[in-house]
Amino acid sequence: MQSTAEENYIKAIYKLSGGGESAVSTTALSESLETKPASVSDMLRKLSAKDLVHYVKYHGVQLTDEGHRVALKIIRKHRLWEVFLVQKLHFTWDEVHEVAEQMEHVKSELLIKRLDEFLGHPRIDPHGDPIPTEAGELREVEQRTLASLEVDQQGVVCRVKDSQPSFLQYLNRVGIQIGTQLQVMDKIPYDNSLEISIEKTKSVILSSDVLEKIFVINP
Amino acid sequence: MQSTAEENYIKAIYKLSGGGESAVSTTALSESLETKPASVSDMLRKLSAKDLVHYVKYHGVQLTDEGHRVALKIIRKHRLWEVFLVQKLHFTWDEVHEVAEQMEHVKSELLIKRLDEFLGHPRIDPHGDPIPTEAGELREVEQRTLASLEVDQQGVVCRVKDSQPSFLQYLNRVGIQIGTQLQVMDKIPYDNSLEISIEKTKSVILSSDVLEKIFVINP
DNA sequence: AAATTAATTTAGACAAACCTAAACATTTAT
DNA sequence: ATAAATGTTTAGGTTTGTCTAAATTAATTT
Ligand SMILES: [Mn+2]
Ligand SMILES: [Mn+2]
Ligand SMILES: [Mn+2]
Ligand SMILES: [Mn+2]
Repeated sequence: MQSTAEENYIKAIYKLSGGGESAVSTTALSESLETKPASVSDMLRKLSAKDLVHYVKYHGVQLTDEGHRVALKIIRKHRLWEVFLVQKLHFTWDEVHEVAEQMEHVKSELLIKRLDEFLGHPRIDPHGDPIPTEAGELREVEQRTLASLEVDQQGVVCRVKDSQPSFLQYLNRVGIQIGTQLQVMDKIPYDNSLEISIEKTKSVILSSDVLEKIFVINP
Repeated sequence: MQSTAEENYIKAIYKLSGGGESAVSTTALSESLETKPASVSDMLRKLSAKDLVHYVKYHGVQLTDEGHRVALKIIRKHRLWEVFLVQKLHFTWDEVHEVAEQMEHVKSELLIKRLDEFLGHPRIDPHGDPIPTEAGELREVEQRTLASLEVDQQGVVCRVKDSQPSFLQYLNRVGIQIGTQLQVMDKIPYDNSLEISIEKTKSVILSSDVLEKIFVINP
């Protein structure tokens, strides 16, 4: 059984490695977890002793198969709680992250099984992120970033890749949520920003930073 | 803001003092929390420094007004989560305690407000214990223990005063739950046990230990 | 290839929450 | 009133997870 701190490290390693693809550096982890690199080194030694990570000093960490399983379990819990908060308790998508960050650490197999049933086995969370199955499978949907669309192409928002309240509140303000219909009206070559029409009514200019964080389907 | 450990101490002090009536001893707390008396002394000094308890060395602790408020908040959260688990996730009353013990520590005012609304502002939890209001009021209902009934008197179960799964599972087995109609058929003077008829169908003999833990109304 | 810079780890501390063993206070029995 | 028994606190440790400062390794420049 892992502690809350260990679980947060495992989840951070999972996310920074892009789902287990690449190795993750100590500094990247320390920034993501808001701790000092020295603390990260300590914890990596500990997770390595528990066989949850492959850790080669000075060369970064990767999750073991067991670590990967643990990561997906925590992410499953996090995203199921987010769905609960939005669908049942009427939280907005910018309010859920901090609370789910706590609830994901509650230990009870039965709880998650029943929560999943209660919610009707949702496949995505309020930010469009896929919910790993009970068996630990992650069903990724093919999708592309808004930045990759050409002028005149359309898309429907299916996912946003940043859960910071400030970012989500910005999207609220411009009128973008999951399911919103978008169309690229113009490209500003100077900084790669795009003029985007929202639901064919109003239009805004989005920076390339923002464009990279919004995913669309059916382009 | 209190840590999980501090919250568990405050709740234990509340319960052992009978809602703030009497002072609580170090040993009583150490038994209830399954820690050593020495650890309790440490924590009491700490809670005292935070003005959550009145602590006089060698003479026990009591909650301050602030400590009392904190205790009721935690109990409110615990009981609301228990209602959620039973009513929405179909847990049985013997399965909820351990999970609620974790959920009660999740920090979010909004969460509790919305949970309360979602559940329709319940007044009692699955064990018949009253749920403190948002304002911190505890509405106790007049009730008496099953042990206090005379032969031939009737009552309806409204509360059970022990959340141990083993006790609740015992009640499941004999067919007692909240709302069950009982009648005292006979008294065994030797050990003060009673023969109790359940829903006018079957009948069982309950020990005085058990009788003290079951509350009834409308006698 | 050596030197500089950047990233990482190690050493040594600290707070929280627990422990054991020893000292001390209170209560109870003689 | 004194002694024994019981309850409680203090002293000194441990583990977990964090920190700062110093040392070490790797990467980059010259
Ligand atoms: Mn978390
Ligand atoms: Mn999410
Ligand atoms: Mn608890
Ligand atoms: Mn209860």
